[in-house]
Parts: sequence; C-alpha cells; structure tokens
Amino acid sequence: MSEADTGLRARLIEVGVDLVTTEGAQVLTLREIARRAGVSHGAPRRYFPTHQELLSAIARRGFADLGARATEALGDGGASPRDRLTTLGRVYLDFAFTQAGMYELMFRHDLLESGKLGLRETSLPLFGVLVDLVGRARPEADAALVAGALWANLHGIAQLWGWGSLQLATGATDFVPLLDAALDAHLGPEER
Amino acid sequence: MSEADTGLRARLIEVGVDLVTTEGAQVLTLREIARRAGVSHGAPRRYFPTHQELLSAIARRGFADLGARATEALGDGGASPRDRLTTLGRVYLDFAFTQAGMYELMFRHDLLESGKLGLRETSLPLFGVLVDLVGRARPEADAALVAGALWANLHGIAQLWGWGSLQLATGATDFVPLLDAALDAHLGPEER
DNA sequence: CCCGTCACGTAGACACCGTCTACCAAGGCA
DNA sequence: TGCCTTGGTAGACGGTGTCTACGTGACGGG
Repeated sequence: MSEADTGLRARLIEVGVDLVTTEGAQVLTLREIARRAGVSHGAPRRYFPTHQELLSAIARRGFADLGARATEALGDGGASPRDRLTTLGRVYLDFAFTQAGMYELMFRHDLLESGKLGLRETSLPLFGVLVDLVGRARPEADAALVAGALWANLHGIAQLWGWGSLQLATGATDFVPLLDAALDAHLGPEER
Repeated sequence: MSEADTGLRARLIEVGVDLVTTEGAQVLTLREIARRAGVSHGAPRRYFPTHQELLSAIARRGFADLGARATEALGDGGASPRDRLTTLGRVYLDFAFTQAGMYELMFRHDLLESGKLGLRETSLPLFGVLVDLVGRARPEADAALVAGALWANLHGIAQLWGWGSLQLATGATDFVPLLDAALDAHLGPEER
C-alpha cells in the first residue's frame, strides 16, 4: 500500500492472489505469474529477488485478509468474550476452507522456515486479539499459553479437516462440533 | 514387508527414508533418490509409476515408525489412561520435532490430497488407540470427537511450534507446557 | 540539441526436475 | 535354438528457478 499501487510489483502480487484463490497453490510458479501479468519470466526478479519472496508477499496478503475478516466479524464488541472467541474461531476455519489455496500458501514450510514471511508482523496482531479475548474469558489462566494452545487447535482442525483426515477418523460430517469441542476444552464449557 | 526386502523397490524406500531423516524433505527428488540407490533416474518408474507414489511409500514408513514408537512407549499398560495419553502426546511431539523432515513429508498437502497415501490404513490404528484412551479417561464424553479435537491440537502444536510461531507469539521456550495445557483442556485438569 | 545515466523489462542460457519412450542385456522356457 | 518376459539404461521433452547480457525509452545537465 505504501509503494505505488500501479506498477509491476503490485500487479504481480495481485495476479498471485487471484491465481492462488481461483486455481490453487500448485500453479503459483514464477513463470506462470509472470505470464498472467503479461511480462517476461525475468521481470519479477527486478522486484522480488527470488520466487520465495514473491510467494511470501502473496501470503502476507492472505494474513492481512484473514485479519480484516476477523476484525470485521468481531465488530466493535458488545458480545461476551466467549461469544467473540466463537466468532473468531468460525472466521478462522471458514477462511481456511473457503480460501484453501491461500491458507495452504500461508503455512508452507519452506516459506515459514525461510523467515521471509515475517510471521511476527503478519500474524501477531491477530494473535494479540486472541490473547486479549482469552484473558478476559479466563482471567485466572495464563492467557498467552491458553491462546497458543487454542490457536494450535484451530490450526490443527483446519489442516486435518481440510484434507479429510478427521472425517475419516471420527465419521463426522461437519466441523462445527469439533470447533465447539475445542472452544469448550480451552475456555470451559459455555454456560447458558 | 510382504514383497521381497531385497530388490530395488525396497532399496528405494530405504534410501528415501534415510535421505529425508538426514537431509530434509526438500532433497527427496526422484532423481536424487535414484542416484543414491545407484540406479538411473528411470529405474524407479518400474516400481512407482509416479514420484508421488514413491514419496507416499516413504511417508507410510513414517506413519509405521510413529505407530511403533507409540505402542512401544505405551508398553503393556498399567498406567492410568491419563498418564498414557500424556505419554502418547510426548511421543507424538517428539517424533514431529526429531523427525521433522519425515513429519513434514507425512503431512504434505499434495500427497494427502492425491489419496495415494492411504491415510485410513496408516493413521487410523494409532487414532484408534487415542480414541480408546480418551474413552476411558473421559467416559462421559464423545470419545471420537474429543480424540479428534485432541489430535488436531497435537498436530497444530507440532506444526506451529516446529517453525517457531508459538515461540514468537507466546514467548515460551519449551513446548511441554503447551502439551500439558492441551491435555488438561481436553481431558480435564490432572488431579494429583 | 545531444549525450550519458539509469530504471525497467526482454531474451536466452544453464542446470535440474518429472515423465515418457525406445532400447538392451540376461534369464527362463518351450 | 528361438522367443518372450523382466529389470534397468539412456536420451528426449517440456517445465521450472536463477543468472546474465542486452535493449530501450525517459530524464536531466552541458
């Protein structure tokens, strides 16, 4: 956003986001992105020294999108911390399933291990919201620890459910009970 | 095991297992495996029609190894279900971190989505053990559901901790508190 | 006006990848 | 002996990411 939104750099990211959401993560080759952007395969190198850095830039858009969806769904508050956490969980899993290609890209091993993604800047804000909500839902607990365990649980559900492992193993057909079980487990059963 | 353990087929898998544990998942190219096995790059095709099928065979070894470690650590019982679940969780995470390359291979998106892996046969036995233990630790709960949520939690911890996200987010330096938090959450706090 | 500089993209080479196909050498069998 | 199957070789093909040399047009100073 800070750099010119016109120009090839922004267009490459745009094309990549489009490509990964519509066709999946396996078509995100450097040359294909360049083709769709209408430039030669060497052009991206002017802005992204390596393929991984272009992919990281695209993945960062994914984290930004997820964060935007979360803050938009959470609104300006009013609901209880527990209800807000339920909302957050649903947004997270909805994103993982409807934007499966992008979600896969966001958590690719080689990107994360390269450090080019800048996970601290991309995912920490949303995690901060999570910690805050957990702290208010369970004031007696170590909020960061519980939030970390809960995030891991959401991520695990997203992954395992995404490729059908949990359907096979549990025979379930809907992921909501799993989400509710995770929330109940980490936050205590919901009283009503 | 049923087919000849000598012969190229078995040797290719052996070389692949060796390669992924010592050098990581990104060196598991078809041609590199063939080179290390001392054959031409076309030879594997006689036994594995595609690269993915060879990788799947290697990954199945990983699931078998994980299962063996689990049953060996669990022994013939005696401990309480809760203690056995703690053991199981430690084995799972230890495997994920010490055999990081293999663990990464086992949960590669393209392998899982291709269906060549046969996740039902590979991971269901161990999941059955998990369901059984959960059922005895929490007789009142839906064992399959809780076991699924717990498995997802373990998997999420393995992944997020593996590439440092949770260290960054929570500031923790040891994953055991996270594991304990997950077990406490899904099984109820341990009385002592 | 003209020339140097520089940003920006092109084009081709390189090594490597997975797949496919034609070939070949050895062994068993009629 | 002749033939067919088995198991592996060797090379081609199109694709990939990276690197390097080369245009090419705009801009500013003499």
